[in-house]
Amino acid sequence: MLRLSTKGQYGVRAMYEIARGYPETPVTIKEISERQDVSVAYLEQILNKLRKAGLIKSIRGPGGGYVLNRSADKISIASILNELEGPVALTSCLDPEGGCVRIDSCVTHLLWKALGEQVEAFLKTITLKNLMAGDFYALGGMAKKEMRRSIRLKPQSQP
Amino acid sequence: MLRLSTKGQYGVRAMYEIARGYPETPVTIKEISERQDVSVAYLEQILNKLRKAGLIKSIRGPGGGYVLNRSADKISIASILNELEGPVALTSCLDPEGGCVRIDSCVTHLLWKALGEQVEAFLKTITLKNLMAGDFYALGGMAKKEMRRSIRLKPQSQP
DNA sequence: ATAATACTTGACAAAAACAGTAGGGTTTTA
DNA sequence: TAAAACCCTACTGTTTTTGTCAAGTATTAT
Ligand code: FES
Ligand code: FES
Repeated sequence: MLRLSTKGQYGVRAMYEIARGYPETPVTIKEISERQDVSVAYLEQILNKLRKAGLIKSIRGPGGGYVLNRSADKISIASILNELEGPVALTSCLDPEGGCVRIDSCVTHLLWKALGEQVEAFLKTITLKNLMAGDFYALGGMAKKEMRRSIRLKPQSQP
Repeated sequence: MLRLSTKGQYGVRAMYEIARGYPETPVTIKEISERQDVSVAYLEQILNKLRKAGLIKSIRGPGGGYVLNRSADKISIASILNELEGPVALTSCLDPEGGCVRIDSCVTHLLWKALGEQVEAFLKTITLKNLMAGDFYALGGMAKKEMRRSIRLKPQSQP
């Protein structure tokens, strides 16, 4: 349950590649495509959304590509997924627009709300910088004991 | 993003109704249908799965209905959703069966894994009893400050 | 017995969401 | 002015979701 769409997954991985070039080198779609194994056409759609959202900016023409619009520690995973998949809303009743008539008598509404908020809090604490550094811990969501435990990712060689 | 399917949502609400009858009164599909506004035929599918999973048992014939198979404080929301939507797996790479070739070099894999585990931990701590009592707090997932804050649901009158 | 109640099962179908392609642009630089 | 690179919209095939339908089987009350 709770599958993330490929747009969201690819989006985060694409942002990671762009972050690696920051602030020196614009990263082209082609490069991202090759490194992350996602088609150029599909990436175009994804990066378009992220650009319009102000997370990245594009530089056209030869030597161009994509660059982060602000530093990697100011871009959370939540902000990326929000653009590509919309806000966390475990039920349609929780959609920003979608009202529900049963909402006041519903026994589960606050449960889904609480869970959604927790997920959001988790994703907000993790930035591209955390992702690149390889250690991320959930300030918003984990118990104190867990907070001190960081998870180390395999370092990836720069090509 | 991260929408729960209606099967999962209805399933929890149905279990709540069955829990209300426990241990005295078997609850019929028709009653659940009326109280939770879900079609009888659809509920049949849902309750069938939950029965096969051993969460509830059925009593056939007049006066019959569904009954919890163990007490409400021993049935977590996680166990219900697990039957109806499968295990939490934010990506196909995290599916119990689905292997991924990129898994060792993937920069996001551990991120999705961590988030999934957190969601699972949250749902495991909340039982039908918590849901009925109206106060649930996330032992597994929340910071200490949050843990003390319980969320009170509107009491629902027994018909 | 038998009628009424209630669960059981499998097939099926409409609708929505997803995943991705295709093909035509425009802008910038060398 | 050609090549590199981004920009934009439409479209399509597939899968998942969200149910319905129809024909059972088991149990109880009378
Ligand atoms: S059914 Fe809409 S809030 Fe629960
Ligand atoms: S793509 Fe499969 S683990 Fe990341």
